[in-house]
Amino acid sequence: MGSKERIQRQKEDTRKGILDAALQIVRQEGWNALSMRKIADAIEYTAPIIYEYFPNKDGLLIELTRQGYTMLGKKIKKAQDSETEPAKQLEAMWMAYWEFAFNSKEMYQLMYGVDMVCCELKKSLPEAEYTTKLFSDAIEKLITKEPRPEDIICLKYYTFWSVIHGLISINLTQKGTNEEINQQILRGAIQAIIRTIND
Amino acid sequence: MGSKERIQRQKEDTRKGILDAALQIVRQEGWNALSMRKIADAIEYTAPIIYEYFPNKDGLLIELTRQGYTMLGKKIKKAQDSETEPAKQLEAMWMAYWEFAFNSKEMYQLMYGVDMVCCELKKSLPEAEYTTKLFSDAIEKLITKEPRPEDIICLKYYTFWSVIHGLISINLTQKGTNEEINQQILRGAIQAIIRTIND
DNA sequence: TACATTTGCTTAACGGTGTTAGATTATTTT
DNA sequence: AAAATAATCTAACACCGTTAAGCAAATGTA
Repeated sequence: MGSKERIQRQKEDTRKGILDAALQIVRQEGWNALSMRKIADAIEYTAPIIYEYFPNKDGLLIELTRQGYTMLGKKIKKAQDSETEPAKQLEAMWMAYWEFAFNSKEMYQLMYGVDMVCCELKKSLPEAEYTTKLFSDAIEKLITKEPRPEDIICLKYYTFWSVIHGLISINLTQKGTNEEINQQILRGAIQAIIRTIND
Repeated sequence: MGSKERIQRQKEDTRKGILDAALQIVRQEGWNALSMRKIADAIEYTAPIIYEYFPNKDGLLIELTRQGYTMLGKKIKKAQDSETEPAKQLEAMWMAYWEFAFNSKEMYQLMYGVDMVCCELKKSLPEAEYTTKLFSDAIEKLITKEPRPEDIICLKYYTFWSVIHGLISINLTQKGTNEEINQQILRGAIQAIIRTIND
């Protein structure tokens, strides 16, 4: 009897259902409104069931974080593939990062701890490193000096990240920011950093 | 009988005691550990007493936020006064901002929503605008073109803020960041923005 | 088929949270 | 001393994350 597989599939469905329900609640009512009981309600179970799929709430959030990094990684890869010239590639990639932050605002908050209490010990998720690697490689391509020094890549990467993450954070917490200024800062900073990458 | 004043003074003392206790708890155990009952314990009262001084927990946090902005404003003013040359002034001010974030990590988290759930509707605190004005004025002094365009001041201010706040946020959430790289990015960015302020 | 075992799920509970209402005690006013 | 007011506490409500116990249906075994 192949009911083992069917049950396995059902289990994976409810696991996915839990994550989806959580995300939907957060999107509709914000992170403060997310509770185990509310998730259980949404999937038409009672709260303890969730503990059969995740060790605890933090575990659930870590799984969501992982999904977020995977999504982000795909978006950035896609942006890279949309251009051929290295400088244009890098710009497109950071613009994709920017867009992800606003299209998936709640995910970004979870992943980068903007305006939320987030789970402990989510450092060094392998899914997060993929994005870092994409950016590092793109920066490396723009360095002319040989051998390309690792510390310059790192420095430039963190510089990019700081500006863009800072601008995103400010926009996500403070409201009433100007979209035109955002674009000016974003594009201006990206081009400025690219321009000075070989100094 | 002047006991009215004495009672008034006592009330202000316990009010201050509540805020101090809250801050101490947060510094020792983090934002997650802060509860009304724990504050009450610290000041040797019971929880409902706090509601005679603050409308609710959010109100208490808003008051702490206000204190934070006042402290930050003072630090930045002091940094400004420590230099005479405008460019040096501006650099010193942002360095003071940077130092405040790490010396008063918990305050900074509260004020700018880094890695915490913060109170609603804390936008547009007058105490926060003082800092903004200090920076804006300092930037204005560096613009040579007349009349100095308001939108350039704004653009430069947000550019500064984005890099520095971004770098701080990354450091406060992700651990294991390199202090040397921080300083390079920080000083590099400040000087780069100052240098291009008249382009 | 009858019994035993496992599985899926729920109810009930524990200790915690912010917050409010009511009772109680202490202080001041008359 | 009695009445009125202020200061403070106890108890409760509804919620939270989490765990243990129990029930009922499905499954395995004789």
